[in-house]
Amino acid sequence: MSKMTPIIFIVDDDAKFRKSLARLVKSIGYDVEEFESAQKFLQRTICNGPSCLLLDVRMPKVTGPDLQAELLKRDALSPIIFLTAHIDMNTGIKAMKDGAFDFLLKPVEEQILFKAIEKALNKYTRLKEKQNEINRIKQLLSTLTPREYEVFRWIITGMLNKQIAYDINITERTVKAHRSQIMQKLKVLSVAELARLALKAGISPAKKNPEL
Amino acid sequence: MSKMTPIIFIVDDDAKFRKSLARLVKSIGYDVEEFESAQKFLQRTICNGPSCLLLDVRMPKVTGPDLQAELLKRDALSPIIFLTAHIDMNTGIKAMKDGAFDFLLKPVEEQILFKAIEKALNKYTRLKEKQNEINRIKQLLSTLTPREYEVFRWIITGMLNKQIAYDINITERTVKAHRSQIMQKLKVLSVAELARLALKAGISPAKKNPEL
DNA sequence: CCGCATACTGTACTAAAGTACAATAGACAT
DNA sequence: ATGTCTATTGTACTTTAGTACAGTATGCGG
Repeated sequence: MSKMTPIIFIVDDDAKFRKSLARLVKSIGYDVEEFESAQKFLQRTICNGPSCLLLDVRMPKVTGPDLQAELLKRDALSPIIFLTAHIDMNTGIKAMKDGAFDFLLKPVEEQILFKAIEKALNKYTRLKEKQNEINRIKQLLSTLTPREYEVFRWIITGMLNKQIAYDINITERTVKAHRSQIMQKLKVLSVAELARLALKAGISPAKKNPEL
Repeated sequence: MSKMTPIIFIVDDDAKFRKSLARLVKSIGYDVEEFESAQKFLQRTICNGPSCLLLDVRMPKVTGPDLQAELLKRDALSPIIFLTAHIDMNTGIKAMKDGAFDFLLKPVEEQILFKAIEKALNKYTRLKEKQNEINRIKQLLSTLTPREYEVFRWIITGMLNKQIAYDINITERTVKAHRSQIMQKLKVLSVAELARLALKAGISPAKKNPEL
């Protein structure tokens, strides 16, 4: 589970190149899946083990960068290594700006490719860990009721129970009740932990209405 | 002060191209400073207003990427837009990996250049704001005594005064004294704010020695 | 020697947070 | 109707944090 064999996805319409590349990549111990088009790749069920993409730029209908854009929308984690036979600087630069992991020229030197794949998989691992942590937190947060979530935001802002009570027009006692629930549901023991958890999930402190 | 005219630095050994580029950039209202070599540019006093670099790749002695590496070491904030007449994919991709803002081909279309400069300056502003915030926090943190800093780390971990006292072998009363100092010096009113401040400055919670 | 910063401690009090017993009321589903 | 979830509130108590008076000791520079 924690140590799956990485899968290298190869998306290229050139069957000859694709198969030769697949053989090469398999030879160094990775699992390989081949796709003759971006569409075919998108049909595949999303994989959540370590993986990266070896992606051709020029393909009929859906191009490499098109697929990149689509995967970006889907929050896919697999790093993309572009492979192209055509020297097209602007495409390469744009791909990198859009978060591609690397952009290599065909024919690619074996060692360079291997190094790129290795680094891409390392990057995947880092991304995945961060993602897991965020998902864990969002899972916890989803158990909060709307009211609890509201109070939660005031708490991580650093407000006192009595201040919160005044602002949302309930008694301090009720705030305490919510607060207690929140700490239990989010499985933290201190406000410091609560604040860290909120920041990891990208939740910023609440602000009072300025128009009062 | 808050609204300075951005300076565009042009570093290129080709005098003709440089001057023509300078004229063009000036024409849209930016201040421009020209440098015939990377060395000359590095001699300039660091500027802290909005700025970006238009940097040639191929230059004698110190190349564009060399300068980029040096500026990275120096934590320079100015985004780098590379300009090159030679199509060299690998150099371009590497530059982007190393954090270049853009990589354009000579001759560059005016509109593309202008857009790139504008976006680069926007990026500068964002970077600068983040930098300012971090500097402000580090400034505050530097006023803590070593002992206070130590206690500070335990506090943002979420530990109780009595726990901290026990761990560092002092009385709870002393922890309170430190704590009070810390809150005052860092100008925060709650542990939640304290935790946020710590995270912004990249300070992670303390951990107990596992070997006990 | 003296002043200052640092580190530490004490007593006694107030304020805030947390908890252990509750209870009430509305919404919504089976 | 009955039960569950949500939101609310109450009383009384304990624990923790913060503060307002302190004071002691050490080290360092002028």
